[in-house]
Amino acid sequence: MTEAAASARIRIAIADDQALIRSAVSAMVEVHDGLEVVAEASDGAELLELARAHRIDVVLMDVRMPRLDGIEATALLRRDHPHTKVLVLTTYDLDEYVFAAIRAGASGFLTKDTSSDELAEAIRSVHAGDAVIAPRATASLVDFVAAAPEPVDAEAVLAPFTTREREVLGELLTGATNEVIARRLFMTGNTVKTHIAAILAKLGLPDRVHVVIWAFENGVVGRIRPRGS
Amino acid sequence: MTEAAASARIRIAIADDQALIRSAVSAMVEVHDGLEVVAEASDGAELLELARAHRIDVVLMDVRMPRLDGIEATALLRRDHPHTKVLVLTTYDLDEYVFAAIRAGASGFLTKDTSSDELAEAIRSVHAGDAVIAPRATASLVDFVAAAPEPVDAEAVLAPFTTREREVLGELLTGATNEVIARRLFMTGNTVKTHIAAILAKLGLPDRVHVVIWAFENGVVGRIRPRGS
DNA sequence: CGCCGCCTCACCCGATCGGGTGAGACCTGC
DNA sequence: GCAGGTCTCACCCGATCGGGTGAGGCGGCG
Repeated sequence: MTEAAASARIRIAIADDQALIRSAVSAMVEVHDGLEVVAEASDGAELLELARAHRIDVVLMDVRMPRLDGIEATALLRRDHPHTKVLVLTTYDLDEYVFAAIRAGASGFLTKDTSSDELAEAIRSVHAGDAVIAPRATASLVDFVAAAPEPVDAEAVLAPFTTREREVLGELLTGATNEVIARRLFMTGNTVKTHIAAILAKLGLPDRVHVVIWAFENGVVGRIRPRGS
Repeated sequence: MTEAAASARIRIAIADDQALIRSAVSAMVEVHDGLEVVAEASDGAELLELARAHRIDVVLMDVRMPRLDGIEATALLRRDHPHTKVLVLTTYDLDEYVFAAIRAGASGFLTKDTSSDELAEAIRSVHAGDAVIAPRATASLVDFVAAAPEPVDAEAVLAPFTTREREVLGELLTGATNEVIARRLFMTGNTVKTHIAAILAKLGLPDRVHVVIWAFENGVVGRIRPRGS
């Protein structure tokens, strides 16, 4: 955990609309070796400007800011500077913000009452490509993951089907009618019917609607590519 | 952060097949006020037995164990003792284990090189209903959440539909034919057709297959209850 | 070589679906 | 009371779908 001194110093920017918070956070960071505050912004728009001028490794981002809030600023920043990591600091550790922040590209999510040492450690983790989330918020993520549908390996589910049947299935899942599938796969409508009959038989389903439902519920959709598209 | 001494002591169990690890972890834990190791198990099966005899607040669980591994033990334990939290300790911080552990019901996931203080803090967080994940593994969770499809509020998508149309839609999404929908909703096939025609018109879609696809892609499925089921 | 699985296509048939039109009953709000 | 929306049902029609049967060509495998 002393690798920080060995590598180059981590360049940090702080974005918060309250000057008092900025200086407090800055002071918390600066006492640590290897951490250097190179820019301070009072809102998201200002931060984006500064990001163009400085090379920034990690941004300590407030959520509530005028003009451009922390979430949107994170999304824009990460789009233009993928190398720059974002660690969101908030007074509210509300679930909604966690998900929005992560979706925007944040790697960290902590409350502002985090200790100086923990903050420094979090900055190093984030800079190393890892992620740090406050325990309260992590619980939300855990619930989300636990509730997420179990991933299914498409290859196992698709095993019984022949090559051509998979292609027909792929078209079928786009909502194409037999005629459309025939044209797209260069066969006649009769042949399409034959393949679909085979698919229905293998799945033990009565019609194409059930096939679509089955495909979505078993994660087949998206894993089967409808040629060229 | 000193609330531990105020409330009752946290009762901890350790599950690991290596006696050396057990005693080392036990020693790390026992030095902290408010933490008490009340049971040690050398595999998952033994832990489950002990869990029936003791009231356990938090289990420090190894993944690799004979007879019953940490993941399955977590699932079984959490099923029978929902109050007992599980903090998984692993030498490998592999992504697969994180997801499996969380799915099994774990609230924490740390590597065994975690410091005594951090472990104690993690135990208190987990016991308080929060969650603690090692930064390396948290990065996997963050990627997962960022890649997950954006949640859609069903009410907004369903806004244009009347009550009866929603019910027909709900049945339609189960794969029911018009005749079946008619029987289930106590109307004639003709009426079902009328409602479906309205649905297709409002969505601008050509047939029921596209409706099913639309429903899955917009998160309508599961949020619309097909009456009674 | 012959068998077998896969892909291709054809024809027939009944069931289902979607489109169009019209209409009666009910309730709500102007 | 009357207009408008909703729910209900009816009839007709053409398109599509699914089931069944048969069959020819092609490639691999014993």
